[in-house]
Amino acid sequence: MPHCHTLIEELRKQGYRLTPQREMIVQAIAHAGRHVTAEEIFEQVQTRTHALNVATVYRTLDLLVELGLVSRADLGGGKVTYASLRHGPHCHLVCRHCGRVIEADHHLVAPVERQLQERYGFAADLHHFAIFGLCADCQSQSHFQGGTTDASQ
Amino acid sequence: MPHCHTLIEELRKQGYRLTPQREMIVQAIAHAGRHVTAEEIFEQVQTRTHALNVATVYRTLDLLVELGLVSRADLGGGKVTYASLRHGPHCHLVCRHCGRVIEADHHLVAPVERQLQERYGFAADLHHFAIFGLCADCQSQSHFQGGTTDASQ
DNA sequence: CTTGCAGTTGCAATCAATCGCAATAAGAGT
DNA sequence: ACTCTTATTGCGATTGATTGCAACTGCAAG
Repeated sequence: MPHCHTLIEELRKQGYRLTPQREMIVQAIAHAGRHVTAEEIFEQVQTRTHALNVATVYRTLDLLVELGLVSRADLGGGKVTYASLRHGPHCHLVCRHCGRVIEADHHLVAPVERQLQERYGFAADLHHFAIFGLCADCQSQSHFQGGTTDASQ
Repeated sequence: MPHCHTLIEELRKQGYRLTPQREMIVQAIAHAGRHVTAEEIFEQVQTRTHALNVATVYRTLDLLVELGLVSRADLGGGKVTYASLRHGPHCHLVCRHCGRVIEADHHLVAPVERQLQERYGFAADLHHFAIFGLCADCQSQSHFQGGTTDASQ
């Protein structure tokens, strides 16, 4: 596991401690496939040790997200998903009607990222995120467009 | 309240029933300022009647969102916010470090909206949403950039 | 090796949101 | 008006996630 060490190094560089719990959580995310829920990480680590509490998983994930080492995305499925930044940037189009998720090309949003930095000095984390809306199928079925439709009276 | 009736009309047109609960919830959102939480709507309606359950508020909001009459956005504050579409389109830049929220110009994302429709047939609801990242202040303070920074080992 | 302390953890309580199910009532038909 | 159907509500239980606090521990300094 090559870049676990990178993450761990970074943690320590920032003055945070390296605890066995954190180490295992970091490894679990790094190993994981595309993206995982906090619960999955918890279960995965528990197969190795029971010296771990769910709250610690959430707190560690919060920390990693805040440090920019891990990305968080709410795809609307009731559980938030986390991904190591090693997983290529990706963007999910989530249909608010049928729940379908389409993977969109990330560089669609690259210009936005640039402009947010230029105009607001804001470094947007668009590495892994969700956009809600209506998929093609549901648009034709539904009478409603919603979204940017002007709801003037 | 002019456009409450619009929403209510739409509901009925879609075959949904008009219950007093729904009517009051719809009015509460329409009246509300910029954006409100489900809890705020619940409390607001409760000043008028106690014949209302929180679950109903959530269910009604879900319905309104799915129909595209109301927009939902998670600004990361632990509570999801809802807004009538009458509130102009807006986009929140949420700092993952200090939690500050910057209102960004909506037409920054308009091109993305167009392209998602063209290339994926996806009608993105970017009327009211959040982008997470690091604000200017926190970028200079933190050693981490995160986000699109390439986390190569 | 020992000490000290701030950063961490576990636990239990809590919060926001959702769900299953029985009771209720909106709206269409008569 | 009355009835019937079924969408909708209320309630209680449950889930995902967070928090306050006391106990613990990584780790740097002595």
